[in-house]
Amino acid sequence: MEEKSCLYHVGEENSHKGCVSLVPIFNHLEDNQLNEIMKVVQSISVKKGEILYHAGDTSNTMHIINRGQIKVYRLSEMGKEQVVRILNPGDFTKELALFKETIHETYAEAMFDTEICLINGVELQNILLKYPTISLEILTEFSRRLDAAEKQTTRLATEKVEARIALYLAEFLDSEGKDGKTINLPMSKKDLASYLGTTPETLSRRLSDFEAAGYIKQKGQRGIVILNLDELLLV
Amino acid sequence: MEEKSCLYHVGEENSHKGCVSLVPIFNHLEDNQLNEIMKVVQSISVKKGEILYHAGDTSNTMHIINRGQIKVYRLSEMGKEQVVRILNPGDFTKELALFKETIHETYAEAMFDTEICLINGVELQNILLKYPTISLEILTEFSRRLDAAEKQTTRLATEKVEARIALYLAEFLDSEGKDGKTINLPMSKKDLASYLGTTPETLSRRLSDFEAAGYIKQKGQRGIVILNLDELLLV
DNA sequence: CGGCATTTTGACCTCGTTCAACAACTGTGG
DNA sequence: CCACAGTTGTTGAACGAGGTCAAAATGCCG
Repeated sequence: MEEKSCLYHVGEENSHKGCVSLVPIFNHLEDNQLNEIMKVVQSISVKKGEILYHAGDTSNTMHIINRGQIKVYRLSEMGKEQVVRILNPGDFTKELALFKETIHETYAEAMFDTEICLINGVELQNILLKYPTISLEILTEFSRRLDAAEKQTTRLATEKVEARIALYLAEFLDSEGKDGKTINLPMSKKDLASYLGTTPETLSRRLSDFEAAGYIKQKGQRGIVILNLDELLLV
Repeated sequence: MEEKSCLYHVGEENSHKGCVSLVPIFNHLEDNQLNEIMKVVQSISVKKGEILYHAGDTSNTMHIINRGQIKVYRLSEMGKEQVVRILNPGDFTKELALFKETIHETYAEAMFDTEICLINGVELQNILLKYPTISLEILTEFSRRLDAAEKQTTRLATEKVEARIALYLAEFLDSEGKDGKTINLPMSKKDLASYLGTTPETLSRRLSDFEAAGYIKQKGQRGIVILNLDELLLV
């Protein structure tokens, strides 16, 4: 076991500026307000594969991704891993346990070398009270996430694996806003299977089926070309 | 089809006072602040079985349950109903689409005659900017809900039906904080099956199994006595 | 190059859905 | 108060989607 202080590299440089100006919840503010916020932001680096926090850890800190990618997952009561979300630059955790410390229910692991900005809960609270519009931004974002989480729940509860995969591909294609039809999966198929509530074996089989049916074409490990989105969504 | 205006009974009485003082997000405020909020709160009644809003409806209104119970559910892309949440007195919807109107992704149906307080999004926004502590309350609540939604997702993805039922019963018992061991289900078994991502048939069978094993005892349609919680959770 | 993780394929088997029939319960009007 | 209809809950039987286990194949990184 390493010392915790060794896990992180605390950057004293001005890399926090990146976070603060980058994040949607802050980037509507005036320069002097941004400066004030930067004063209470701390910046750390985590290397690929390192665990940012464990379930059961206490925390009163909000994490904002500056560069890299974080995988957030839970363990079920039976010990099975379930990928909850992938945090990309600009995303933040909801652990803004504003008043009291809370216990993490999730694990957060860096999928690449990642830079993260931290804001202490108490200081964040002060900022929110001082600049109430930030709260509105965060509320809007939470609202979006809540919808996404509930939608995912509904899919797990009602659609079969085939459909969940198809919907995931369609939605991901859409979110990228790319003109083209090529997807680069943001995680391994193993993790994707977990996110979609199935097994790697089944995911692999269904993708092969889609390919055989001519709906998609797989390129390498993470590349997928969508050939026929309409048919795909009819499953 | 009835006229929409007939669906609701708009109460001009002071029943909003109920909402405002009852709701956790407001009840820490001073009297004069409460009065100010009451001015922008409207109160309606919906009868059992009536639909408060449909998916696809636009809305910029926050609903706060005053009395009664609301069932929030989604329809999957295949048209299957999935119960998302039961709103009890004091609970509120997340449709505080603060700036722009949003489209409901859920349906909300009254399970009993229910009284609801409404706050217009724009007016709510003004209140939040004026009393920033309210935002913190709402953020905390959203944070809780997000955890609950993600936990539910993980269960659907990783636990089998048996375990999901057992965990639901345990958690419900716990949330009631009752000293005793008797549960009164907050919804029909049909709806519970939907919430748990299974069918009424399977739920009925598993409950019978639990009863045969001596873990529970069913009383009437919605009563369940927990006889052996520990064994139940080992499932 | 060699070791390790991910992905794929195959065979099997289980859990849970589906379909169908019936039973119990709730509410409504006569 | 009872008869009837609609809804909800239970039980049985059979099928099938998808999980599990095992093993080979591919790709990745030091």
